[in-house]
Amino acid sequence: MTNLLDRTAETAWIALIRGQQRALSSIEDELKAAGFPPLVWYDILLELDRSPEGALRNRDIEARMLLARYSVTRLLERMAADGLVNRRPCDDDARGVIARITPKGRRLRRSMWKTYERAIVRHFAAQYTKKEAKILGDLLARLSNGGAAPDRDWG
Amino acid sequence: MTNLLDRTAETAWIALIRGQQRALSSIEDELKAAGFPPLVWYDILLELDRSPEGALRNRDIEARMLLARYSVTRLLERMAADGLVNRRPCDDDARGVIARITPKGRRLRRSMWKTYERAIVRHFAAQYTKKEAKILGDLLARLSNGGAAPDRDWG
DNA sequence: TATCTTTTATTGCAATTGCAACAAAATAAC
DNA sequence: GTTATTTTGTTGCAATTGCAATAAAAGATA
Repeated sequence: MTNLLDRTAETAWIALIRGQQRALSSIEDELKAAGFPPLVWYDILLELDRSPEGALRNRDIEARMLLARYSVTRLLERMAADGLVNRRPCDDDARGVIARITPKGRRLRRSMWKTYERAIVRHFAAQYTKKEAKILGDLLARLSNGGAAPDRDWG
Repeated sequence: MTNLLDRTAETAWIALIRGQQRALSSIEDELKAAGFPPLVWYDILLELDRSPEGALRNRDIEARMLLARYSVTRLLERMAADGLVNRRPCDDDARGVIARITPKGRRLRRSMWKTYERAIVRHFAAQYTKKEAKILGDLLARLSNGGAAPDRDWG
């Protein structure tokens, strides 16, 4: 059997799972302790904040954040109830729903970032030099690009 | 304000979150598609399988896997209902509960590993050379050791 | 010893998530 | 143009998770 997992890679995989879980849950704890909503709300607000008009279709949020469809529906539902986003039907596609960030939503995002940033430093960035962070980021970026298949030489 | 997050580290953080999420959810999907229970069951079975007598106290599972206490209670409850573990009171501490893996549990773990291993290769290991995997693993291991505080020189 | 605190585990209830079914509109196929 | 397929979004219901309260035993303190 080819393509077996070698020990080095297995160790790296475990380090990835454990390390990420530890860092992320510490960070989420800090946000919660500061009275903020969960990180996924921040991520959605960020995507919206960065987009032209501060608006995106549900399906785009779904695609960018790898969320289940119903999660997007319900997350935006709750965020709308909190006045962080508005939702309106899409002009050129009657199936579509467009979520737009509100001023309150933008304020919350900025406010969360202060805590989030400190927490990232504390639980992640402080472990690395700039050079190391560059290496780490480059290696990890491969997991998001292409996904399942490794880069292949189709020559 | 000192200790601000620089761009390199921020990029690395995002790569960590995205990359891990992508790889892990692909892997979980493969396990589910093969009809297996979620990965956390595997992790518990592995911890038990490796332990002497194939048994651990709830609190040890909790500590090793960074799970909430009630999660451990309920996970083991369901796993026991499936005949994968037994539970019995702890001899020298009447508060304690000891979970022990059953033969069926050991078989399931081995069986899951076949799928899990292939999936790790596909969605993670295939992206890296052995050298790269070593570097990546070493860098990520820092997140699990020590946790919040960076290694400091108290001289 | 009696009392206070910490550790360990469980449980009721509310919130969230996941599954599967559904519906409406857009797109493709014929 | 009509029919089939795909895309997009929602929803009821079941399963899971999280919070907060509870309880019992162990350990610490006086």
